[in-house]
Amino acid sequence: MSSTPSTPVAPARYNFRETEAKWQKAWEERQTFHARMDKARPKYYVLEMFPYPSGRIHMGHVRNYTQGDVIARYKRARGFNVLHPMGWDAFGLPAENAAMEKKVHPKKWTYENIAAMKKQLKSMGLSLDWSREIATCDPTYYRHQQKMFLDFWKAGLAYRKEAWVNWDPVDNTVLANEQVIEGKGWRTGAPVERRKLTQWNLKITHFADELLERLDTLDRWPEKVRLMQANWIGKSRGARVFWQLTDASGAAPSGKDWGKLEIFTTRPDTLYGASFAALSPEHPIVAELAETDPGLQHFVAECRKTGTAAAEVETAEKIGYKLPLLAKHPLMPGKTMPVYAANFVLMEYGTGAIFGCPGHDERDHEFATKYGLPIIPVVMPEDADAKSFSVANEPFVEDGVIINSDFLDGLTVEDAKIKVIERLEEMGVGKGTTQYRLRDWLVSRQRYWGCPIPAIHCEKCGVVPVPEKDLPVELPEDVTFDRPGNPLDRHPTWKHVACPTCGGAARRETDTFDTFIDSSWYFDRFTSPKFATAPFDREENHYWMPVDQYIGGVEHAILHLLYSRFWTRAMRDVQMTSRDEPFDGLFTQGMVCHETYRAADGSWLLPEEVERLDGGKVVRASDKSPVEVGRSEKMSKSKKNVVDPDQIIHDYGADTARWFMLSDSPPERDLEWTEAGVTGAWRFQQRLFRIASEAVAELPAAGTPKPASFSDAATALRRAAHKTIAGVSADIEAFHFNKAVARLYELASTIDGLKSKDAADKWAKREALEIFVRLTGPMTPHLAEELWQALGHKSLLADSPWPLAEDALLVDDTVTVAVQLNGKLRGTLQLAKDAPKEEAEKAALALPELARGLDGKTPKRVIVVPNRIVNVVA
RNA sequence: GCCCCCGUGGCGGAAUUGGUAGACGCGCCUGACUCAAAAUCAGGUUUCCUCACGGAAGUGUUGGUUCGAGUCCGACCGGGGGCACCA
Repeated sequence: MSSTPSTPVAPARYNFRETEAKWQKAWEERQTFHARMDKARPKYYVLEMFPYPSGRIHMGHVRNYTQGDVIARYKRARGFNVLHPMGWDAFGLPAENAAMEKKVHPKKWTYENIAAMKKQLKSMGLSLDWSREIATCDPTYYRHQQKMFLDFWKAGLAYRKEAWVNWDPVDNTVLANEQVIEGKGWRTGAPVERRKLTQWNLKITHFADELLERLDTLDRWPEKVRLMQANWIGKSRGARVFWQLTDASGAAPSGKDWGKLEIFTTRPDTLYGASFAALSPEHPIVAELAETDPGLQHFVAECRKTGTAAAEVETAEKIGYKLPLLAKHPLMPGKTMPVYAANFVLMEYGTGAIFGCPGHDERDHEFATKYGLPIIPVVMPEDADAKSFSVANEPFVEDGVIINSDFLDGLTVEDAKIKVIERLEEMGVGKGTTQYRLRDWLVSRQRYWGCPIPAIHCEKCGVVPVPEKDLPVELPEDVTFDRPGNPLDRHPTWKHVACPTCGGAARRETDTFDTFIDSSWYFDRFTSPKFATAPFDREENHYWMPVDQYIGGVEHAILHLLYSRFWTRAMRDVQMTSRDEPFDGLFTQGMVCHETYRAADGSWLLPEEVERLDGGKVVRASDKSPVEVGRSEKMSKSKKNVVDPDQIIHDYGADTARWFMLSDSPPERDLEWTEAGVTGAWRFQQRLFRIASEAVAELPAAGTPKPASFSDAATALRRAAHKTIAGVSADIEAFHFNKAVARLYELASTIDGLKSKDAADKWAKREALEIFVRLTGPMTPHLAEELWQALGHKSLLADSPWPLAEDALLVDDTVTVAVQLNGKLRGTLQLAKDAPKEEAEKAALALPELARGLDGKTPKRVIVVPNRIVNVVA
């Protein structure tokens, strides 16, 4: 793609390279996008999820930031004081992997990547306030994070706990529950292992109910994300029930203090159908019994071997080990049942113990069948017969009527739950309770390139906080990556420190924080990024927060978005803010996809390595060998179906890339990147430049007073232009960028189509062109700025207000009304707007097309919807 | 297994939320310009019947509600996503 330098006199072609650089420089020099607090103006905070500095931006970034930039520029034009910052999610494992592979220090690698990506982002012409740039790996950033952690610790929101945790064997670190997907590490895809470790946790479960309830108020969040979070939190109502344990003789187990076994159930209505109790292999009672029972020890070890991968779990047989115990039924005096240790009972959920009701639970049914335990029906369908109803072959898991259950008989499941909980509470053998699936957030990571956890381990004093005056705890830079594992742990001096309490020899915590902590408050930091004495200036933060529009990928629906909601609440609880929620509006954009190409030898090919022949056949460009075209998938390095944004911006310009990103595909859906689509977008930029350049010569000067009257053609153009203002505005507000683009295409054709005959026509053409240019400002800012200047304006378009639609031009005086016969279209009618029903009916019945269809029959009924349709029923 | 979303031309997608289905773009076809091609411009493009005028069918399948259904309801088929031994 060649471009000739443009001349002001007769610009044949739009020279995007020169023009884009020119306006980027102009915006930067004038600090056009620097945000300053101004309480007299309404603020608007637009934020796109900040990138990990991998080294190069990818098309997903281009799409994400283009969308955010449209909103930011649009809101600016609408008079909002816009904050639109950018920064770097700079801690993380790829830096350590690079250190191991390429012998570069993670810090150096990260900052070099940041510089490279910043340059790329700048070439996109985004309206970002770069003066607020932050990097989470900067000690001036993470020191505040350490301070907040200490505050949370003091407030009881951070604690250490020994537990079975998920260990990623590839990254050599533990992972939070949210970071294990189908039993595999979210980054590495390696099956996680179970390890028992003492780790730092943040008490997200403290806010479980609040995090769930407040989802309802996030009405500018996608329903889908709210649903996913609700499912993740997983609230269920039920009861805790206490079962007296005895040994086989009925006596209390000798010398043991297990008095009663606590179980959680969501189906207390089926208590009378209980036929066994089962404990998790990790349950303390099991552990204690195992001490003297080699068989049990063996069983527990076997259970541990089974992985947590989805496939393994699904196929794993339900196995149990009968314990030398009996459990007394809390509601049926004299009834006892066997107690098992069972592999399917999770220690992390509920109390780590269940009662089995095989008649009404698939899993319990399988277990009972295997071990020959009784299967008693206690719920049956409303129309079934209690005497003959059987669940021997299959459990009945639906709603129904309670049977064989003493005082519960005849009740519905719902009523029985209420009544049985009342009874359990009266008798002191149980109580109604709520259980959540959500677990606390495990934040320790056995890695170097992260924020150090500000804690010190002292043999005498235990775990003590690093005194605030010693913050930040900075990462040492002299570390080695010659071996796997945590370089902090093997650093010769860093971890040795005096105990802040007793002054004795102690050692630092060598784990670092999960990097999701870094991104849980960066949006707050952007409100006052240089503030030194606290994470943020309260006044600035209060002015700018919450984020009015957050934009990012749906893959963070749970992880980042839930953590951020938690962190905001934790900050609130330690009186740092009074806010509950960080993100007022959320938009999740779709992925950028591309076809995949495979050579005959099975290797993947880059799109630029293939060639499409005239017949549609696809071959390898180098040797014309056949290429197999695969379906369109998310762009990924592994399948090589990537297009480099740098290349596109170089060949076509940022505006073309932005325009294409916004055209056609609705922003929440996946976008298919095609060469044809890009060239189409590029052609439109050129066409627009041509239309405008040709018109400029004949237009009246900017600011020429409005003529008193217009020709019909001019009025039609004015109507089209003003309707486009209203339409594009509404579309941008609703994130319907593809529709806004379609409207702009239409307006461009209409403008081009008006052959100006008189001065009023020319005035209308200038008006329409100016409107057009202003409406494209948020989407293709460079070209718009260039045309704005060409139209004779001295000010920056970026500083100009959004055009205002004249109401009178938005409504037509005549409307087209469809005429139907029995619901089928027969013709159309031009009627005055808001014409009376009678008139519409009369006109419709006079329509020849209708008379022909009616064929002499008399209409039975005529339905008139004003300004829409007339339906004649015959 | 449970929960959620989506099925519209050759393709990406519109359809004021129950009121003219296919806006706009891509692709394709025809024409203009050109010695020619590219680029550009003009016109056409759901399918079927008809030279045409017109007409019929049509939004995954199927049944229903309604004067009227892409839109609402039921069943089914297909695609995608989330959760998953959660008691």
